Amino acid sequence: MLDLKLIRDNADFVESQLARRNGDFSIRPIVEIDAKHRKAQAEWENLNRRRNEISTSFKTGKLAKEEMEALRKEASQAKEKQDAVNEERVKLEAELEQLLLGIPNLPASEVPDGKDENDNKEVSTWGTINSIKNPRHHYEIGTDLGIFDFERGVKVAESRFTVLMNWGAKFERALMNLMLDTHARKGYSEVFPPILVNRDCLVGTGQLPKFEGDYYKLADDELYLVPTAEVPVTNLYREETLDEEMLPILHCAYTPNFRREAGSAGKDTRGYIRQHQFNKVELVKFCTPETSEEEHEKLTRDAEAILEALNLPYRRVLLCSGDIGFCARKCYDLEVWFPAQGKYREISSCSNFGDFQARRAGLKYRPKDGGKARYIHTINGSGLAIGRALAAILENYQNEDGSVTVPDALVPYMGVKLIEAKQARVSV
RNA sequence: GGAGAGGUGGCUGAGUGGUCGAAAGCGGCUUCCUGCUAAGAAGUUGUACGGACAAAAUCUGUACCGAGGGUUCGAAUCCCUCCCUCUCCGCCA
Repeated sequence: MLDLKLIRDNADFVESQLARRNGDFSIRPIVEIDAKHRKAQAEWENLNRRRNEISTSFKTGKLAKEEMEALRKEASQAKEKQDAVNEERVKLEAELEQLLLGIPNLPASEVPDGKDENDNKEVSTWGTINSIKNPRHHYEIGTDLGIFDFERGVKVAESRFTVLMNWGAKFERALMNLMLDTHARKGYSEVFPPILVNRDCLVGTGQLPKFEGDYYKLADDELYLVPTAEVPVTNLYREETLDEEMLPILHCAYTPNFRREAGSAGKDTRGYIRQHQFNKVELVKFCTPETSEEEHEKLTRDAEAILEALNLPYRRVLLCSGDIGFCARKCYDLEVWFPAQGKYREISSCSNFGDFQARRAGLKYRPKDGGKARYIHTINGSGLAIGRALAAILENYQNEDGSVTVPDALVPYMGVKLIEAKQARVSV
């Protein structure tokens, strides 16, 4: 959520920054309704003051009967008028809130202008792309090795659900542990949050109200399945004022993630790249405005460290103003190399939200010098998407005989160095 | 899920219609006293939003006793709905 004062006082600036994004975001209605709302509030307060005066004169006592009756009547009428004003005020307030929640964050100045992903800027690349003769797709390799069972995933749930069998299940668990262990060593404290969250959480991190249809919602309870650990972890401190000494707070969290993938019909229909349910380790930071820039860079490096540990070629991309997420002021995507597709695919998204989420979620901190509470800055990034990491490993570590070499960093977690084509079973 | 109890300031806890932004204690802050420490004395002590001021300090208005609604000239206090916590019962990994 943007600062209403900023919108009120610098409407032109805000509008010009929003224009860099993809989409049409007008703040003029907000400015208008804000003015009306403040007028209504002033009127309501004046009426209220009069009512307070009247009731005070009652408690001081010693009023003639007629006088009391007259005042009682006046107060009743004031109340009626006040109720009418208030009805309008509440309506305006709700309208203002809804409009405000629908306005995205302003892109940071260093974010390049652009329309879509074609205008994103490659910042760096890492690793060497091995030349593989006739590279096979991860889903072909995985199916042959008995790692993925796509058909039974559909039988048990529906399309875009996959069963991980045997080494697949173990691979997923090994990746999760490698990631969490690595991040823990860098100072991230591990969290295992609820996977169902209430509506306030989704509003707090910016998924709602704008993207209502994108998430799974329970029929009988006001609860949603988390689309990312970002939601429960960021909301851990919702409506709290933390001491500056506590910052920065670094958390890492594994959760399954659930997304309806509305609007991506036909995209990545084959394979394990786009699922309704997928595993992910997420990194979340809470810090002061002064350090958020630096913490964002460090967090991105921490996500990259996993790709480097797995020796997967990747590149870092700075998203342009048209491709950046709703809440983000700046975002790096990490893209891993998929040999069979012959291109880089997103495996992590590391965003700096500034105080945008903090305003929605009421995340504040009290400065050391004891001044007024200020909004925290939030940062998060995938570290990494586990399913896509598995898919990338299968493709990048495939051998001609159909076996897959286990990346060195995963050997301690897997217990084997090679997934052999013939005996695709977890040996205990 | 059923029955009962309860949700008050940073914390403990009083308050059953006006004198309550709210007693008292603890904690915090300031000052004084004491050779240091310990102890003691006095004072002070919430948040949010709006207005005044060029701005800060400050002054001022309004709201806030779990949330929302109602009764009343007036609600922490009475009524209704919801949420949460605790105890007992039931169920359960």
